[in-house]
Amino acid sequence: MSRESITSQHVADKAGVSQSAVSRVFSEHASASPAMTKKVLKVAEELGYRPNVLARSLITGESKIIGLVVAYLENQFYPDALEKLSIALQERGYHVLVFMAKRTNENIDQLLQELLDYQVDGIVLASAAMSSDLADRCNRAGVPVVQFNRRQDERTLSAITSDNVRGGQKIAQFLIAGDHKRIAHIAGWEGASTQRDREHGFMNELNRNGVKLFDREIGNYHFESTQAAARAMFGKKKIPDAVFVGNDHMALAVLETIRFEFKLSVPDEVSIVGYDDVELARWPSFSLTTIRQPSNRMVAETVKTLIDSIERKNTTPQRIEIEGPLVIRDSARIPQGWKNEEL
Amino acid sequence: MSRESITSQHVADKAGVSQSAVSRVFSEHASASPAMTKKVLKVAEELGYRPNVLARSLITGESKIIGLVVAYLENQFYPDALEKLSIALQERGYHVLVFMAKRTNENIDQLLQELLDYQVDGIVLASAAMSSDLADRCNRAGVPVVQFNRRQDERTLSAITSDNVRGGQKIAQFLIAGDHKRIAHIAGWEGASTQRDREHGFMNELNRNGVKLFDREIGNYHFESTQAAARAMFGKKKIPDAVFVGNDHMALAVLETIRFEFKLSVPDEVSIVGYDDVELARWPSFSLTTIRQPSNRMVAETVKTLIDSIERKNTTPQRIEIEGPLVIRDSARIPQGWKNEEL
DNA sequence: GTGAAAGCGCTAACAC
DNA sequence: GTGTTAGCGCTTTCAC
Repeated sequence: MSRESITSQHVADKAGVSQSAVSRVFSEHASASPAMTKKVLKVAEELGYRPNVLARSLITGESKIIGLVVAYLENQFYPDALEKLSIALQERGYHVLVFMAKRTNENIDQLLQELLDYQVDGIVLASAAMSSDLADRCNRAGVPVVQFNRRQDERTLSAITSDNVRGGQKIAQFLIAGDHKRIAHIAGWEGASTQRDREHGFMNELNRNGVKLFDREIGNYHFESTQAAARAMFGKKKIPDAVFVGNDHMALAVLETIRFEFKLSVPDEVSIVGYDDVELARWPSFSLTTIRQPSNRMVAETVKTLIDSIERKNTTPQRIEIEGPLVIRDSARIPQGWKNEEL
Repeated sequence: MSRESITSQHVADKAGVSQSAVSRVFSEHASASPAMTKKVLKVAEELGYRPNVLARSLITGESKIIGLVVAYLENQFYPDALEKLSIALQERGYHVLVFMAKRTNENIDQLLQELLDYQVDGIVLASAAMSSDLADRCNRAGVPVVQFNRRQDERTLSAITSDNVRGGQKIAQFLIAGDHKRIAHIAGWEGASTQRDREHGFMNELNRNGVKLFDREIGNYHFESTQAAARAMFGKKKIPDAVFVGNDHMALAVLETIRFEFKLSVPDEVSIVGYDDVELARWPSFSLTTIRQPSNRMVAETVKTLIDSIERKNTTPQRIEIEGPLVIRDSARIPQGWKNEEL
C-alpha cells in the first residue's frame, strides 16, 4: 500500500547533495556539473526516482497535458486521427487527456470547465464546435485552442481543416462531368462548419453549371440516421442517379442501404461519392470514390500550431486549409477519359 | 497572456474569508455553514474560480487521471471500448490519459514510467501485455492496473476478458455441427493471451471430436498481414471450407480477400467466423458470424474493478471472464435446425 | 556550480 | 464552523 513515491529529497539525502541539486539535474535548462549529474543520476536510478510531473506543473505552469474533446469515435476518421495525434504529441513530451462530448454538445460548457481544471496546456477540439464565449475564457486562461476538422465563424480560434469548399466543388464537377442527371445530397449535421463548407462548394458548382439539386436529406453523421435518410430518398418513385454524401462514414451507410435494401447497383444505377477517405473506403466491398482528407498533414499542422502557441512563438489564430485529392474508385461512374486524381 | 488563474486566495480575499474556508466549500467532505457556502460560491462564480485539480492531487495523492495504454485503434473494438470507458470514468470524476504503445510493445517499459510520472490513479492496459516486473513496480507505487481484453499468466494483475476459451469452443462446435470437413484457423498475435485462449478452446474441441486442423496462418491482428495470410491459405491447391479467424477485424480482411481476389462465395464455398462482434460485423456487406464480446459489460467491470481498487475497497486482483453468445449471421453455413444464439 | 529559502495552489491538522 | 499553520514535490531566485 505504499503510495509514497520516491521524492527528490530522498535522492538528495542518499546522494549527500541538496534537493535543489537533484531538481537541476532533472531540469531541461540544468546547470549541474558532470560529477554532480552522474552522482545524482546513479542514486536516482537505484531508487527508481522520477520527477512528479504534477508537482512540476504547479510551479512551471506546464502540465504537459493536451485536452482532446471528441464527440464520437464511430466514424473511423476520428480514432485514426486520435492515434496519430497522440503519437505525435507523445514524441514532444505531451499526452492526450480525453473528454468525450455528448452527441448533443450542449454540455460542452461544463466539459471545458473540467478541461481547465486539469490545467491543460492546450486543447484540441475535434467534432465539436465552441461558442466564442468559451473561446474567450480559454484565451483568458492562456490556453490555446485548435479546432480539428471544424471551424467557427469567428476568427479567434485556430482551425485546421481540409479545403472543404474546394472538395465539394470537385465532387460537383466530377458528377456533372459524369453526365449525371439527378444529383442529390445527404448532409451531415448542419451545425458543423465542415458540412456547410462542403455543401456550399458543392452547391455553388452545381449552380454555376445550371444544375438543380435533385433531392436532399440529412444523415447527421450517424450510421442509423443516414440509413433512414437513404430510405427516404430511395423510397420515392423518382430516385437520384448520383449522391454526394457528407462523409465516408455516412456514404458507407448509404451504400449498404441502397445495395441490400433497394437492390440498386453501384455505380450503374447510382453513383455514390463520400468525403474523408477513411481506411474502409478502399476495401473492395466499398471501393468508395471520395475526397481524401490528409489526416497525417492535418494532425501535423494541429500539433505544430498547438505547440507554437503553447511556447508563445505564435499566438495569432491560424486557419489552415489543406487540399486533398479526389480519389476515384468504383462507387461512381467515371467520366469519359478521366484518370485518377485528375482533380 | 495572463496565464495566472484565479486561486482560492483571490476568492477568499474578495469574500472576506480565509483561504481554507474556500477550500472547504469546494471539498467533498466539506464542513462549511450554509451562509459561508453561499457567500463563497457567489464570489467564486463571479471570478470564475475553479479548484486546480493538479494542486489538489499533490496533497490528496489522487490525480483523477486514469492512464490507458492501447496499441492500435485500427480494430474498431478498441475505439468503441475507449469511448465507453471514457464516458463511464467521466461520470465518476476521472479522465483518461492516452498512451499509444508502439505496435511492437518493447518500449512498454518506458511508457509505463511516463504513466507513473503523471501520478495516474490507475492504469488500464488494453491490447498490450505487461511483464510481471512492471506490474510489481506499479503495485509498489500503489497504482492499480486492470488488463482489458488481455491477461497475463501471473495472477498479480486484474484482468477483464470475455470467456475466450469457451468462445473458441463454441466456434469449433458450430463449425463441426455445420459439417465442415476442412477447418482452418487464422491467428492473431501469438503473444496475446486472448489469441492463445481462443485457439486453445477451439483446438480442444476439435481434438475432442477427432477433427484435425486443416491449415493455420498468422494474421497478427493487422489488416494487411491478415490479407497476406489469407492469400497464403487460399493460394494452395486444397483450400479450407471453414476458417475461424482470431477476431472480427482480421475476419473482415479475410472476407474481403477471398471474395474479391479468389472469387469465393461465402458461405457456400467457405465459412468464415470471427470474434468480437464489432459494429461492422452486422453490416449487410459482411453479415459476419462471430462471438460477441460484451464490451458494455467488460467496460463496466473494468471501471468497477479499477475504482474499487483505487478506493482501497478491494485490492486483490480480479479475474473476470464474461461469456458472450455466438451471433449467427450469414458468413458461415448454419447447421440443420440451429437457431440464433443457440450457444 | 551549489545550497538555502521561498512559494506554486491546494488540503488537512490543529486550535479556538 | 472557522482561521491559522504546515507542507504535498517541485522549480527558481538568491547568496555564496
